[in-house]
Amino acid sequence: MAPLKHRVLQVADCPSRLLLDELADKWSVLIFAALNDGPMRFNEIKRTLEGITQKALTQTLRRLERNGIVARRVVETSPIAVEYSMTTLGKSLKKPFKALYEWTLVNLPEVETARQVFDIKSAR
Amino acid sequence: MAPLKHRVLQVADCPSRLLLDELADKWSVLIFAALNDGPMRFNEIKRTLEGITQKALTQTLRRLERNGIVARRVVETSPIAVEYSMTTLGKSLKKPFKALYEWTLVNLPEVETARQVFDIKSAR
DNA sequence: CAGAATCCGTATCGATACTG
DNA sequence: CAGTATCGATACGGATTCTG
Repeated sequence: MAPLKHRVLQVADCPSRLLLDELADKWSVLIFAALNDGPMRFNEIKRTLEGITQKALTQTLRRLERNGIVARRVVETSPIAVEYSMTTLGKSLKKPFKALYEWTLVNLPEVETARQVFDIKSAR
Repeated sequence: MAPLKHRVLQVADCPSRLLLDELADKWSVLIFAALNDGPMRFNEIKRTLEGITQKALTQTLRRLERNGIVARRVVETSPIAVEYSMTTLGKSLKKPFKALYEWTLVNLPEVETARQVFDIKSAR
């Protein structure tokens, strides 16, 4: 994390923190991962992310769109088609996200061991 | 983000995703930043992170402890003292977190521009 | 000092119904 | 197809009180 001089991070309403909150939540990361392989349509994303409701998908896509991470393009066919894709800004997020994701892949075993130790300790 | 072969990421109950949810939430990142400068006592952290309640602080510290990110050490003085510190595992999170944080520092202006554009569009 | 326990309002979420 | 609108359940956060 940032060194001490970045004490701004410790303020709850720091803009960077608020931004992280909007980008790093559960569904955002999953949508991000899906769209990184290319544009997708609304129901296509919904099928890919089993478990998400259309409400949650709409809300999350709107937020990502508002923050300039994904682009929304309406195709005026009948029935209508809406295609979502990553913006250039969104694509630049790939590297930091990937680093974080790979940390979990590498360290998950150690985390799971820690959990077992903790749970056994707290059981008594 | 991970390439397509990491399709596991798209499953909602993927262990890596669940882990990210536990580590990347609002207060965890702030506590993480605070402890990176050295061990701290309970109320010391509380004072540093203005705005956090005891309840939230306790809950978050417990979760970080359970995941092996922070260590809890009781000093049997009177009154009691409890010191929290980063584990080796926790310290290894610094790099990926920092990368993400620096992305927000660099790209926040562009995000804010995108927000203004979006808000103006949706106003009409 | 470092918490555990409790109460309570609200923000969030899923399910459902409806629409251009 | 791609949403919007609504409603009830509930998970969650904050404030408060109490304790070793």
